[in-house]
Amino acid sequence: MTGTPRPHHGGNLSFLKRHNRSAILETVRRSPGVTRADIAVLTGLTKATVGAIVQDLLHREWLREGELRQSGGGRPGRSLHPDASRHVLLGVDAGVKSLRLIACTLAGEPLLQRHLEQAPTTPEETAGVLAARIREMLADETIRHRHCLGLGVTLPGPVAPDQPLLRLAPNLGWRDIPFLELLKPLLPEITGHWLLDNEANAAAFGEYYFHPGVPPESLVYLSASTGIGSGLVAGDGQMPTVVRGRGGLVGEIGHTILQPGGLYCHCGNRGCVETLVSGWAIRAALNIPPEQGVTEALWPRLSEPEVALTLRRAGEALGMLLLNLHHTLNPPEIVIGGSLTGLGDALLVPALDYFERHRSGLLNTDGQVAIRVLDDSTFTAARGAAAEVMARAVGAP
Amino acid sequence: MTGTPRPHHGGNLSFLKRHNRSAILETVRRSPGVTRADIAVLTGLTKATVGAIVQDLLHREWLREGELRQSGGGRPGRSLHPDASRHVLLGVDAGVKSLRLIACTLAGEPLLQRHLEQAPTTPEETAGVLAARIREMLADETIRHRHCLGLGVTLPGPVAPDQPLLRLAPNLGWRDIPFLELLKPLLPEITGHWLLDNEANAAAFGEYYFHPGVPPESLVYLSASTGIGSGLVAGDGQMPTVVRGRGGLVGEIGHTILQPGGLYCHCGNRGCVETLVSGWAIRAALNIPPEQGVTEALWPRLSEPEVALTLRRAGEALGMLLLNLHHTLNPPEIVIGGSLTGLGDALLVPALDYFERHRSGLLNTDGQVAIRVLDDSTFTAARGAAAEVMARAVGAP
DNA sequence: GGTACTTGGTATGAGCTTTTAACCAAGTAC
DNA sequence: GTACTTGGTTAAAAGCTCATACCAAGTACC
Repeated sequence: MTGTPRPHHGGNLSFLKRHNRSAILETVRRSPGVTRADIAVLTGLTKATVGAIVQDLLHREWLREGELRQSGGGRPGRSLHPDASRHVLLGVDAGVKSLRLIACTLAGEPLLQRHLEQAPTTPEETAGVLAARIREMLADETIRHRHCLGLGVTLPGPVAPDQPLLRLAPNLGWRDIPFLELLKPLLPEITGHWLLDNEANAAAFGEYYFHPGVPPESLVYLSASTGIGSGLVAGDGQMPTVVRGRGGLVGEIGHTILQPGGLYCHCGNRGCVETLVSGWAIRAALNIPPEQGVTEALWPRLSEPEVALTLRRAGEALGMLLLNLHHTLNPPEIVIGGSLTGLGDALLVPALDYFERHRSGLLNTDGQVAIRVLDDSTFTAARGAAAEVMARAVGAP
Repeated sequence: MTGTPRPHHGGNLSFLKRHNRSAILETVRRSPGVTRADIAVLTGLTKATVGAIVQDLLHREWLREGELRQSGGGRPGRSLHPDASRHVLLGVDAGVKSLRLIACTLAGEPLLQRHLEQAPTTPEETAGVLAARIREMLADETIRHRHCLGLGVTLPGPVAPDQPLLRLAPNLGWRDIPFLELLKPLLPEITGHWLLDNEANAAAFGEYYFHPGVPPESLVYLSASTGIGSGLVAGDGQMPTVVRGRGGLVGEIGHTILQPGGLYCHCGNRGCVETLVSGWAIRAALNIPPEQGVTEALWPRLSEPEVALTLRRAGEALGMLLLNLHHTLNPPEIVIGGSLTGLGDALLVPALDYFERHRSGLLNTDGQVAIRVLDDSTFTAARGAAAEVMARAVGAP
C-alpha cells in the first residue's frame, strides 16, 4: 500500500520472481505479439524460466495466447498479448471544477468514462460523491464481471504519495487531507491497490506507461488549465519512476519566473508563468466572468484582435516554458494537456512556433524533442492514476 | 562497461546476490559503525544472509570490522565500516582550462589530487597528457599498493554515457568523440570500470553518493563557471540514478531564458541565464581580458561600484535560476559549485537573498530546500566520476 | 561467584527459483 | 521421407535466502 520506507531494501527469492514476472509482462506490453522465445532474448532469461512464468501469467489471466507467428524454417512461435478482458483498473481525477472517473483495461483502453461537474466542496462530501459514482460504475454490465485491481486518485495540488496525504490544494481550499482514508471506508468492496498522487504526476506516468511503441528515456507532462503543473517520469530501462522532490512533493512549475518585474501573481512573486498562460491569467486579461469556461467564452471571439493578441502572447510564454523545460531536462518527449489545449491553434501555434524558432542548435545534433499536444486530455490524469495502480499490481505478490 | 541496452532485463540468483550485497554495502556506507544485527533490521534480510554477505565483503576488503558496540544487556555487536585502505577510485575532470585528477577511497576521501593548467587542444593530445599523469599517480607511494576499481572521466558538454560518446564540447571544439577509446589503449593497466559522463552530472552524482548523513530524495548540482550546467540525481531508496534526457543527454540549463528580449547569447537566443551570470557574461560586462581569470581579476575590484552592481545583478539572476529550479523540481538540496563561487558573497548573497525572499509559501508547508555552496569545487566533478565508478563496481559481479 | 536473561552472530537443512540439458513439437528445405 | 531449424517443456542440478537451532558474550540479580 505504501512505499518501502527502508533506505536500502534487500530482496528474497519471491522478490526475484516478481522482478522477472514484471520484466516479462512489460516486455509483452511493449511489444504485443512476441513469442516466449522472443521474450527470452529480450529479457536475458532462459527459455525454461520464461515458459514457467508465462504459464503463471496465462493462468492469472494477465496474458493471453494469440495466433501462431509465421516461421522461417522452424516451429512457429505462439504470440502473446496482454489479456485485456479479465481485469479492470479504476482511476479518478478530482479536479477543481469536475470529477473524472475512468475504468480501463490492462492495455489502458477505456471501458467506462464519467465526467461530472462538481463545484469545490469539503473532502468528505467529495469522497461521498465519488464513492457513489464508483459503485455505480462497478455495477455496470461492462465491468461487473471483471476483477478490480485497485483505485488511483489524483488531486490538484502537491501530494506526498507515501503517507499518502494531499498537502495543499489551493483551488479547493483543502490542506493536509488523507483523502484515501475518507474514501476507503465508503468502498470496502475495492480490495486491490489504493493510491493517491498529484494530477500532473499521474498524467505523466500514464502517458509514459501506456506510451505506444518504444518508450522514451524520460517524459514531461505539462498540465495547462487554471494553473500550470508538470510531472517528470524517468524510465531507466526498468519500471518508470516519477521524479519527486522533497517529501515526495513535486514542484509547481507554474510559478517559475519568466518575466522579471512582470505582473503580480497570487503567489506573491512577479512574472510567474501563471501570470502569462494560465486559465486565470487569460480570464483576467479578457474579462471572462467566473461562471463561464475560458474555452467556451473565447471560441466565438477568436477573431477579435484583442483576443488573438492575448492568446498569441500567452502562447509565446508557453513556448518559452517549453524551451526552458527542454533546456533544463532535455526530455525526448513533452506532452501537453489540460483544458487550455482546447483553445487550439490560437494558443498552440505561437507556442510551438516559438519553441521551434528558439530551440538552440547547441544540443540537438540529432534526434528532436517531440512535443505532443493532446486533443482531449479530459481523462488523462484519471487514466494515469489507473496506470499507477497497474504498475503497483505488477510488482505485487 | 556499457549500460544494459535491453528494455526490461530479468535477473537470476547472482543478480539477487549482487542486489543484496549492494544493499548491505550502501547501508554501511550510509551508517558507518552499524552491526550485522542493525543491517538485518535496516535491509529486511535475515541474520544468516547478512552474516554470509558481510563475511564475503570482509574477505573482499570492501568492509572492515571495528570496535565492539556497547551493549544494553546482551552480547555487544561488532561494528562495521567501509574499508578505505585497500582500494582506490580514479576520477578525471577534463575542463576547458585545466585538468583535474583525483584518487580517492571508497569513502570518497581524496588520496591524491592533481590540478594542471591545460589549454584546449585535440582529444588525442589531451588523452596523452591524462594518461601520463594518471600513470604518475598510480606509481605514487600512497596508492601503489591499492587495487584500482576503475576510472571515470568527465567532459564539459553533453555526453551519451551508454555509447560512451562525447557529443559536443563547444569550448573545447570537440564533437562526437569516443574519448575513452582514445584513453584506454594508453592505460592498459587499468582493468576495472571505465566510464564517461558530463561534468555536472558526475558532480551531482558524487554529491549525492558521498552525501553525509541521510541522503535527500533528489539533488540538483548547479555548475557555475564559464557556462552554467546542471545535473539531477534521484534516489528512490535504491541506488541513485542520474536523470537524463534524449539519448542519455542532459539539458543545458544555462540556456534557459530568464529575461525575454535581453542580451543576445552565443546560442542565438536572447536573455539566456548565461547572458546574466556566466563567467563569460561577467567578463564581457567588466572588460576582463581573456588571459586573466574572472575571480583573480575581480577580487581587488570588489569595492568598485560598477563591479558590485554587476555582481549583484548576476547574483539576482542566479537567485532567479535557483528559484525556477526549486519550483520545477523541488529538490530537497541544491548544491552550487564551479569557479564562480570563488567570487564569494558579492555574487552569492544577492542570489540566496533573492531566493529566500521570493520562495513562494504555496509549496513548502514544512521542510525547506537546502542550498549549499561549495567552498572549493575544484575536484567535485572528478570525485563524482570516481563515485560513479564505485557505484558501478558495487553492482558488478 | 553463579544463574537467568538478553542480544549478536553462526551453522545446518529446507524451500524456492533459475539454469542446464535433454527431449519433444512443428514447421521448412530438399 | 529425411535432415534441419526453431519453439517450447520437462527433470535434475546449482545457488540463494530463510527458519531453526545453537553458540557467544555481555548485563542483572541473588
